[in-house]
Amino acid sequence: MDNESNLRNERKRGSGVKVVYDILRDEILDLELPPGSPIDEVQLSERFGMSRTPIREALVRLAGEGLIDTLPNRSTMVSQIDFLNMHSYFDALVLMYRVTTQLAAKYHRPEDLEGVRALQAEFADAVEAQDALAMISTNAALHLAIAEAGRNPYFTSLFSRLLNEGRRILRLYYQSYNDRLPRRFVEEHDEIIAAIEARDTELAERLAREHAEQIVGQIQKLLVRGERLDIGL
Amino acid sequence: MDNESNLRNERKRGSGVKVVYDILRDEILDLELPPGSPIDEVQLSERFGMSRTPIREALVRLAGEGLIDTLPNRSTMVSQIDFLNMHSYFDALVLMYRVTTQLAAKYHRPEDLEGVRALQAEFADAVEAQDALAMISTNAALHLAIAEAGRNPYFTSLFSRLLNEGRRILRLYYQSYNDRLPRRFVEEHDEIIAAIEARDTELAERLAREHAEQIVGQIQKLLVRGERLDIGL
DNA sequence: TGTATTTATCTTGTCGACAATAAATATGCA
DNA sequence: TGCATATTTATTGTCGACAAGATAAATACA
Repeated sequence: MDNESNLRNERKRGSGVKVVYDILRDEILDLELPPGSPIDEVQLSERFGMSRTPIREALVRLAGEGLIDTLPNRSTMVSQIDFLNMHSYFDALVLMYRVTTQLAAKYHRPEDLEGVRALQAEFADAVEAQDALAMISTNAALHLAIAEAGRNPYFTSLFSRLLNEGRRILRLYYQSYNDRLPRRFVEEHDEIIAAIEARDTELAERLAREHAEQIVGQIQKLLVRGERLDIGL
Repeated sequence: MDNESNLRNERKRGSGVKVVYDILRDEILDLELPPGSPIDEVQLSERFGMSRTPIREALVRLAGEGLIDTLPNRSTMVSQIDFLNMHSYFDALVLMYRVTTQLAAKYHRPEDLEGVRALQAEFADAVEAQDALAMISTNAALHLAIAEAGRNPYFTSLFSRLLNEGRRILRLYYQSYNDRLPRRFVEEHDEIIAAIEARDTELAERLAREHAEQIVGQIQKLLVRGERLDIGL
């Protein structure tokens, strides 16, 4: 905390909002700020060593992405994860997996695949190390890189939002995530990347769909277990 | 303008940002503020009779939706319409037409259709009156109502963004839009609504796809004509 | 006269303070 | 004691002012 507030005078003009936004966003997605946590403006302004104005602008951005909820004239807090409408989430996630992968097969340039392969290597390492947190974030980064190779900013931005939301959901259960099966994901990624490289849009789409449904099934299993274990719903 | 600034003392606390946001958003989408228009904070604060702080928050929201671009420490202006990557737009638009209509057939409740029908009647009136602007906005409202009946907020919000963007594109050429053919759209809407009511998801999806492709083809024709007429590209 | 450097201006980013609203607390009354 | 009302407190929404960048203008120098 002192680290943050001591940046007071070294900060560049205009960077304040971005710093606050990035840090809060990560803390929300990593569940360091769990859903329902109160967000206090003066407290944040003390913590970051700046006035409430830039804090407020960062909060407006976060609210725009649905990561925090603001009750007018009252408190603002980290938004809840909507377990009741989870199927909407899964529908959207699967469709974005499919369409971004398909477009990547169609529109990617050779140099795009370098970054994708690097992230796939990272993902494989995370699986090998059974590091669930790293798996979640590198998986998201990998698929986002694929989406970017598809060059459709509308799909990419929705997909990015969905993957972030998923980061939050999965982190809820990441303890339970330490089992054997994700090794299959590494192979599936390899197949998907090969299909993209071959510019086989149909195959890429089909593989992405199966991959996404695998993942969704995985999450659903965790959710059911989680509901029985620690959540009421 | 005086009307706006005279609201100074009658305004409710907290409503300032929303007012500015709504007005600016409409002006941008209606091309009253054409792409590239400079956005000056002090000028807006004089116009709306409030300080720069709420203006700024409204601008942050608009920037979050990509309607304005902000150059740090420098000016901010209405964002350009990206004619070069228009195919990304069309891909996303068609897909959202399809998926939201399909989900509406699956998840709608009977009372949802009342609103949909009302909007369809408005659309028919606008076509009858050859009122291009009303056609554009009621068409967007109709399809957004259908999307909401599908109850997937992720798709609905992307679709809403796309329809707004389309409002901006179409208004560029709305003069050229005054011809006979959109009467077909009224019939297509009726068929789509019937398929939704019958909960025939496959038919609804197919009709929505054809409808969307009709519209896209229509826009593309306008664009090509527009490029030859008044834009360079 | 043309270019480099300094000065002025204009717009944004940040600040600290005040006002309004709603919740929490205290008070009055039966 | 129990409930309605008044008061305090906490937190947000808004304001006006100042400072920092960046551009435009003015000046100095070759």
